[in-house]
Amino acid sequence: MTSDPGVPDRLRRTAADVFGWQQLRPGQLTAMEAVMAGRDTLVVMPTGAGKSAVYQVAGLSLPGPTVVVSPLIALQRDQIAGLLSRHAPDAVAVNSAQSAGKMAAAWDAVRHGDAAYLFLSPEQLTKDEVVERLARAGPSLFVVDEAQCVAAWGHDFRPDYLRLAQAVQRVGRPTVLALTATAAPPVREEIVRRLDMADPALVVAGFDRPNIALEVRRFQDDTDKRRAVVERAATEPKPGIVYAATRRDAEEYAAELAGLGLSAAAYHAGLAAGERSRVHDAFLSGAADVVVATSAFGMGIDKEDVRFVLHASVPGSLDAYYQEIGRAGRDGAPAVAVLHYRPEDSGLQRLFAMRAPDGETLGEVAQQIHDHTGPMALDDVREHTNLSHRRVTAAANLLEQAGAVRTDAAGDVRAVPGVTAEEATAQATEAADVRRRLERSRLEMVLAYAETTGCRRRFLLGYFGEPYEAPCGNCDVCSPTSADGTVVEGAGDTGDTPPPHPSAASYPAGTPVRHSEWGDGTVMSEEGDRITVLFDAMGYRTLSLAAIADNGVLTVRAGSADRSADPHHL
DNA sequence: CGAAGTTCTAATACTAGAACTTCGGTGCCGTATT
Repeated sequence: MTSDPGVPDRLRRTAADVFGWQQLRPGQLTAMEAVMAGRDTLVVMPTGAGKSAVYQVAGLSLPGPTVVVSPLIALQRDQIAGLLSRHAPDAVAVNSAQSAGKMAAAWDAVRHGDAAYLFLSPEQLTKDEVVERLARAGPSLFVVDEAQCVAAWGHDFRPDYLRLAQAVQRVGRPTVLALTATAAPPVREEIVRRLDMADPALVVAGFDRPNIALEVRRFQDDTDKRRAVVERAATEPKPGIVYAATRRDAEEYAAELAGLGLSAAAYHAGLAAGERSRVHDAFLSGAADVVVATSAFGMGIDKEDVRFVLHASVPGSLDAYYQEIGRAGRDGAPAVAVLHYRPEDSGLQRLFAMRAPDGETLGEVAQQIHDHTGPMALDDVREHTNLSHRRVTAAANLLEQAGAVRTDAAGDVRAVPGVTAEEATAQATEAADVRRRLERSRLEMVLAYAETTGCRRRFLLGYFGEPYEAPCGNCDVCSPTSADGTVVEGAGDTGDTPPPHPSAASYPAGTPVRHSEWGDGTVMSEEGDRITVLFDAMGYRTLSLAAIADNGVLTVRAGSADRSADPHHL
């Protein structure tokens, strides 16, 4: 890798001439330079900080088209519309919403070198024809936009996200650029590992959003909680988003708010496409004050002035939570994020966390791949087992992760010699169990956030690997407010909770540790007299420093530092 | 895991409660039908 001193100038010139950007932010330029030098790069930057600019500008200075993997067709559309409004060369999309004619034109443009950018979903990359056409076009840059999807969806919902690394190989191993707004250190690590990124450059902007007031309200009674959510949505300055756990709840809250005379609408995946885009547009234009939504609402919502994000129920992880509340206050003006917490509500998320391929499915897929001597397309596995594409792919991914199956250069799978189908099944089942434990522990972290007696911001930022000195002065713990919204004088210093953080200096975040029972892990954060460790096989666990000191169950591992090493903080 | 809906049962004459069942979130894609 040579570093051409002219590169930054060239990038700046392209940014100015083609896109009209007179300035590039330091993080943008750092990431572009890394990409230009052929280095895989992971960029973690808030929405609105110009992540897309990284590939838009760098992609123009590299030979071949830039491939952009994007999770939603609507996002692909938005990105292309954004590019067309500049002087950028052509951008095309390949997806099921395109007519045959448009698809043919898109591929023609790629073949003739007229398309600088090509947008598609991970599912498209499972098709040989698509991969072959791309390989012939010789892309230099492979972008994974909304890269948190790799970790969040790859395991079950959209398993083709875990097969992107193979696709990268098959199209000629271009430089990989992963972009996301929200990713805790373990998620970053998983993105890097799953995309098979080599010695990646890491560009991480700060996570803190100081203008968002953080608040948690705890309830025992469901009726009380519902009343509180409605009241809050009705009284807070608009516009705002209410996140509900189910479609039904979304509809009910929306109806109730509309009944109070508010301009409120429900949004979830069960609505007709037309209704969804109508609600989406109404929210962006300001015609709708409140959208009550399931987790379907969010990606692609680029709105500056959202004043509140209420959660009517607990989300499944703090990653999801931070992503959702991050839609508030992008203009920098005060905004609030209120989690309405009722312990029973976590049952639904607990159920979702338990979803992983079962032993029977794994056995069936393992057997099928085993009985077939030689490579086999996943489509054939699907036909022989009568399982869905999704389940077959998820099972194959687990088998591969367990080292029992391998994918070859043609994208086909085959059994690893010397591993029986029974062993393969057992290993993959164990991998699925590890997965379930991790998902479950991520939910436990949400509950720990809801129940913490320390500064909320400190807790959240700690989860995202960013040390923070409490108090923040803008959460319900640091500056409690009474029901009518006035600050309760002195309430922050009273009560029986000790000062938030005595030293946990022997276990700073990033310390590799070993537990006598739970195996290897890494310290994620410390809070007061406790530390949180992410164990490779067990997920997140919070340990009391006093207990560790007493019985010596936790030791610091030597060597391999580490994940906190030198992220490029901006 | 928990809530809501359904069916059953007991003790009374219309209903209360127990016991059982069902359902719940994210989006690609391609194929069959108007």
